[in-house]
Amino acid sequence: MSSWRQTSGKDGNWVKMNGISMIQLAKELGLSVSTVSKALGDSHEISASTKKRVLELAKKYKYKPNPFASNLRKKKGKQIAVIIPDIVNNFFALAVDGIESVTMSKHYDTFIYLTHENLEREKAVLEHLESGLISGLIISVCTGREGYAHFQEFYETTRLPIVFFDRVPDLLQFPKVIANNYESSFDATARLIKAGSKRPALITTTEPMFTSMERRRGYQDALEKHGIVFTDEMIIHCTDDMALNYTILRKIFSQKKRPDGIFASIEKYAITSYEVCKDLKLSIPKDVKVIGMTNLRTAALLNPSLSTLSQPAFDMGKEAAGLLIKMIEKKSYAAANDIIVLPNELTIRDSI
Amino acid sequence: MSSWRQTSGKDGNWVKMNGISMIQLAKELGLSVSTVSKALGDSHEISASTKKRVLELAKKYKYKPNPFASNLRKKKGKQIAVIIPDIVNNFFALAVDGIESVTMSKHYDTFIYLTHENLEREKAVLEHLESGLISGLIISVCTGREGYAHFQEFYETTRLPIVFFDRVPDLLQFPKVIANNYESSFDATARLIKAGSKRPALITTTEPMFTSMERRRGYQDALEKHGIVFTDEMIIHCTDDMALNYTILRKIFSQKKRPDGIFASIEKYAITSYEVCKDLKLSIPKDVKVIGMTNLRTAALLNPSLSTLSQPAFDMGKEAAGLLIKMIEKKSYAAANDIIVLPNELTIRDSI
DNA sequence: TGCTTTTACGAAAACGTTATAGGAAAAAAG
DNA sequence: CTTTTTTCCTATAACGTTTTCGTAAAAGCA
Repeated sequence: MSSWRQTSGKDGNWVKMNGISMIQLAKELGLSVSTVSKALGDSHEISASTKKRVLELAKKYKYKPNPFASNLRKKKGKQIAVIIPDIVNNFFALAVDGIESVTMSKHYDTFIYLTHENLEREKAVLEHLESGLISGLIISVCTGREGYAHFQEFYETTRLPIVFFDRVPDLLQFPKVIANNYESSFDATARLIKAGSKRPALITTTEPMFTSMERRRGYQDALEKHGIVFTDEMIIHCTDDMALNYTILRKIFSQKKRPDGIFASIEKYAITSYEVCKDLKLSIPKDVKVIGMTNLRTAALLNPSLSTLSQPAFDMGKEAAGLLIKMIEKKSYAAANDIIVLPNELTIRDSI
Repeated sequence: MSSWRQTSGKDGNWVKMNGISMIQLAKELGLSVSTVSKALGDSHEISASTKKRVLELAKKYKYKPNPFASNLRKKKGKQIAVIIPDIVNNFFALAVDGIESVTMSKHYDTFIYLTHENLEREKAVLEHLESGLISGLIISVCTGREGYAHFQEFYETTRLPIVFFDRVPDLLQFPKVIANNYESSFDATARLIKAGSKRPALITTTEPMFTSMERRRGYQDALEKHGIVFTDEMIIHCTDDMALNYTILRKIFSQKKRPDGIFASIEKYAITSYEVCKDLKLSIPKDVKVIGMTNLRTAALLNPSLSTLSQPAFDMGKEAAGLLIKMIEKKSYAAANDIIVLPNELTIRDSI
């Protein structure tokens, strides 16, 4: 019997049926659909011999259960979503890699959505996912610290497990996977100072984020610990606009009383710092010492090689996915308020 | 009426129903389910006033159609899959970015699967997707030029539209999105020669791939065009193992008769080349001129800044997704054998 | 033997949509 | 004033599963 049939569409083109269904299996086996279903589900209600018969025919026909039918009936599926601001960024790429390594092994499917730091888009994705397409959500929020209401709302209406990572909403009670930003920023800043920087600057975003605030806190505390008086202009606010950042940094580093150290708390700011120093003929590390918060694989090959504070991106993804799946499968409800903290790694190279 | 109900699970925990269903909408409106369904589908069979009533109540209750029910009934959905070898790679990250920009705007959901150059994994993903979870597939195959049978098989059993990009199976008749690898490799090699390289080497993979072969063809033809006799040892085969690559390259560049130019046809090989040259104290570009096939954003900041042949990754993703969705929506069946070719971009910097 | 329990299966009802067929009323045509 | 068409809606049957409930046969037990 062919598995082809004609569609009812006006175009009348031919469409192949998606494999074989349980119904056809049952028919051929002379069994009822429910028996086949239970056999495939390895139910105790079914005898070993019948199970064997069913499994064999299923294998022969490469039977695959229709996920839509199954999800509809069970009211849940093995699909999760990952929402991140950006994928063209080593940190998030590594995180996705980590997530996928877990979902793949646990036989989950992973949707990906990029917000590009656009709050409206983030909200739109969340609203879209309220349809019930997924069984869990991993998210790193976009910049800004207002708009957290949509997460609460999403949770209220769907009751789905959510795990935040890296960019987490500090004000919300959800499971989170983060790096030890405060401690490691403290250490990085201390290293800058020990290397001879008298006025290390912090480059951070204009947009307030919990992670940035933590890094800033570590930075400021390190200054204080080492007897350096902090002044507001030691913090340089950069944006999402690379060209603008260049202008901002160039202006600051053209001043007489320019910083002699940089702790770039965001990946791309380290790059721009390098560009500016290169163009202003400021020597790194003699004139300016630099540590960049980055996961760039080419850090060692920059001129000079960049000292980095790198995040355990892959592991953060792994942990987040592991936690999420645990929550989905209710192995541990206790995990619901977990906060997993992983250490950043400081690698000192020639830029300091 | 509350939308809470108790599950039948032994744990007896509470589960929120996923929003409101069409049935409840219909009940409250005093209409039949089919009328509501058609109204939401903006069918001509429904009067404007009824449509308005339905839409309003749907909006009030934030009604979202259950995708599983809908997909099950319609036998298709708005989900597609992207299968790539790696995401921690600027090229693929950019491509995914491009794909997502299209799927997002067309309201498709995007699954992501990473093969890590593992053929078995690629096959497993494809087999998994035969369940009918998706309506279309975008893929960049993993290394090796045998195993293309699973693509054919996938297509035979599912009849789903597939678009290949970058790493395409040259032997298979499918729509593809590729870069002008032959022409641009020819140009890049020519530039190396014009810059003074007498024996430019090509660094390529051990694994045979169509893209690499094209690049190699361009390289060899450029040599011939400029009267340089090609010998086998001018092609350096590197692997997936970075440490091993270092050893291989170091050995070759330690020889007396070492190459005085490099066309690194794979992103990471350019990096390793830099490392080796640095360690062997070979000056770039004086001793060795380098052009790397890469999308690295830090290329300009390497020491010296790296001349690159970069792929239009984002646009390739965009084109692939656009083509796929066109095929899914049958706007154009003619596209089925399309091959879209986008130009690589040659950027000359200090490494040459 | 008669009774209860277990085993192994089937019938049927969901799950929430969409598509088909049909039909009553209203409008248009004659 | 018929007859035909159009408009707008409903009933019902899928789609392919899972789950609940029911029941015949087999097994256990006295």
